[in-house]
Order: sequence, then C-alpha cells, then structure tokens
Amino acid sequence: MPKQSGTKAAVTTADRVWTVAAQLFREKGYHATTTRELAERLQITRASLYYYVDKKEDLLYGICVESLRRVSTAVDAALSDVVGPTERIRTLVCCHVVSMLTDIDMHATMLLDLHHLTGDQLREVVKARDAYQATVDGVIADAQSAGALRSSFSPKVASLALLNLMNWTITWYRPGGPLKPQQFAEVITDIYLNGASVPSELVDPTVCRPVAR
Amino acid sequence: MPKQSGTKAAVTTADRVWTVAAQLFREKGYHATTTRELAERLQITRASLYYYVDKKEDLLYGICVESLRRVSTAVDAALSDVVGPTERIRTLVCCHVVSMLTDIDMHATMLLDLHHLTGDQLREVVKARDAYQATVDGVIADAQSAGALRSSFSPKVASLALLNLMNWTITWYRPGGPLKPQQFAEVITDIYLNGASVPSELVDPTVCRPVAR
DNA sequence: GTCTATAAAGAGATAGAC
DNA sequence: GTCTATCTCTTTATAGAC
Repeated sequence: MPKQSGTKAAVTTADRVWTVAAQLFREKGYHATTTRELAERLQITRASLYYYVDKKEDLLYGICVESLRRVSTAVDAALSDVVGPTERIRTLVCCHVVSMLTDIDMHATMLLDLHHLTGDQLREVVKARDAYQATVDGVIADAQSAGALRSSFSPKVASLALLNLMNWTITWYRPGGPLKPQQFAEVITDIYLNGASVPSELVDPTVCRPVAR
Repeated sequence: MPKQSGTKAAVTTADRVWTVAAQLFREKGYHATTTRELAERLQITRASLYYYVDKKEDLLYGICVESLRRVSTAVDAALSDVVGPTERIRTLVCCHVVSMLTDIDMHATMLLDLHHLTGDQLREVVKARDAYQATVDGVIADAQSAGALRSSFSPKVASLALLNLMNWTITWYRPGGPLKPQQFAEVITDIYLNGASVPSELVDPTVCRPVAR
C-alpha cells in the first residue's frame, strides 16, 4: 500500500486502487467483489489493475496491514501521556472508535474479511491484530488491578465486552449521519464505565415511577 | 427449511443440508463457500444437493429466516410475563445472547451474510430483522421512559450500544470453551446496566490505590 | 433420492503491444 | 501505465438415467 502523500498532490491511480478496493470490500465483502468491478470503478481495465498488485489477495492484505498500523499507532500515541486508569480507557475508546469510523471502509474490511487471507499473509495480520488486542487487554487489566474496574468478571471478559461495544459499530454506522464518531465514542465510554441505568440513589420515585396499569 | 422433528427420529439429509450449510457459511462466509464443499461435507454429489434446494441463495435465505424466527420467538415468549423495565432488559439480553451462542452457525450467518441476499428474499429478511430490532428498541425506550435508564443519550443510541455489546460476540465466541453463554450474558447485562467501573463511594483507597512509581 | 455428464457463465490472472 | 486478447480454472446450475 502506497504511503499517503503529505502534500496536496493529485490523487493518483496508485492511491485510488486501495481506497476503492476498501470501499467495494466493505460494500460487498472481499469474495463477492470481482476484479472486474474494481477495475470498472477505477476506470481502468483489469489488466491495468495487475500493474498495481500481483493478485487480488494483496489488496486485502495491504488494507488489513494499514488498518492495524493506523489504529495501533493512533492508540499508542494517545495513550503515551495518559496515566489515570479510567482516563486511559476513555482515551483508548475515543481513539479506537474515531479511527474506525473515520476510515470505516478500511477498518470494516480488516475486521470482517481478515480471515479470508491465507498462508503467511494471514499469519502476519492475525499476529498484528492480536498485538493490538493485547494493548486493549492491558489497559483493561491495569485498570482492574488499580481498582478502577470491578473484579466480578475476569479482565479478559471485560476486554471482550469493550471490543464488542466498539467493533460492532462498523456493521451499521453510516458516515454523514447525525451521530459523529466522537459523540458515539463518548456514549459507549460512559455506558461501559458507568452503565446505562439510573443510579438507584438518584431515582426520585414521585417523579419517575411508571404509572400503574 | 424443514421443521425440526420433535421425536427422536434419525437426522435426515434434508436436515443436515441446513446445519452443514450454516456451519460452512460461518467458517468461510457465504460467497467463499462452494456447493462443491457443501456436497462433499454432506457426502452427496452436487446434483443431489439441488434436489433439496433450487439454488445456493435459498440456503442463505432459509438460514436467515429461521435465525430471526427463533430469536424473535424466544425473546417475545420470555418477555411476555416480565414487567419491570430493568428486568425486561435482563431477560432480553439473556435470551438474545443464549439463543445466538447456542445456534451460533445460523445466527452468525444471519448477522454477517444477510446482505448477500438479493431481491425479494433480501427485502423480506431485512424486514424481519428490522421488526426484531424494533422489539429491542422498544424495551430500551420503555425503560428510559420509566426512568430506569438514563436520559443523557437517545433511546436509539442506547439500543445500538446494547446490540453492539450482544452481537459482536458471534465473531469470536467458540462453543465448548470455559465461558458459557448464560454467564457471558449476565456479565454484559451487568456492564450495560451498572458499568464496569467501581462505584466511587465503594472505593477503599487504603486497599485499592495503585503503588506510585 | 442419488447419480453421471455437461452446459454456460464467471472468475483470477498473464502475454505482449503501444 | 494502459491497453487488447486470451488462457485456464472454478463456479452455479441443469438434463436425464437409475
């Protein structure tokens, strides 16, 4: 996958190959996307497409690698100067969700189609994904050790629950809608940490109790 | 999709077609699964497979319809005699998650491959899915109206967060592991309602504060 | 209900010219 | 860098015998 140019140079075909592939892979899934469709959307022939990649699977591989590189880099950088265990969770969720929803084609492809890779490419990407998830596990386990998270569940389960809360979003989120990535990140952080229910001592029964019958 | 026999009759090929198709669809995805592999795993020829279904897409359609029928029926039945808003959320989550993780091949196929349907079959299944999600939305909105859930987020966002927490599980859960469906359902209900963090007034600083340096 | 045989279309990928 | 032309393999699906 080519580096994204920092200058305001024109978008080259070499760049578009990757973004358009990610678009199609998210829309239709990796296997249902044909090189014919991809070439058509790029306005080049199939043969020209093979000037940029050796094989279709290289597109999926490149997208997965770049997806994991971006989210890992962003999260690591954001966490580097945050010390409080709860604040580290907030930072992690915000960074992960904003990254995922900003480059949603790329990340949805990684999350949902990664398992279609084969051989060494599969092994390498799975390793990178596991390394990233170990970061998430670490933030949660540290928060639990520090007494910021409850200990009525294992750290692994607490981490899986957080990944659930973050990752399923890519199956329904539509950029351009009213809900901005950061807003949603704040809501799920709030729910994950504090829960969605009204704290019982704050309930005022004379106001909130539902009408009987 | 054939009705599941209530008696202890032998498992027929007509039944196995559906369970084995769901297995393969979850393992490899709908498009990556070939009728050759399916026939091979069923120990019949491809031609014989077409005695049971008219086309490959009918398998996906039947699996999606049955998945939604089962989870809707189970949840509706369980909710029918539960009145408390919080208890209705507990019941919903438990029922949804236990159903999903028990028949995981079927439900994972529905959740992840539903969009590969086309035409009327797609429209019908999407309608059934939206009807089920309206049930979830209703339980959440009612709880919020009753004052059991906080109002700092919209009911739709609260419902989406809950679906996140429940549905991503099918991407990583492996039946037979140490974590039982009901246990995990209880954990995510707890986190959704009460949050994962330690309630601040219960923190004992002399015990829980992390060691400095 | 299951088979052999085959049709018909769609897929990934390459050769070699410009 | 992009093209035309083509190869080769895979895929879904059907016809018709047993």
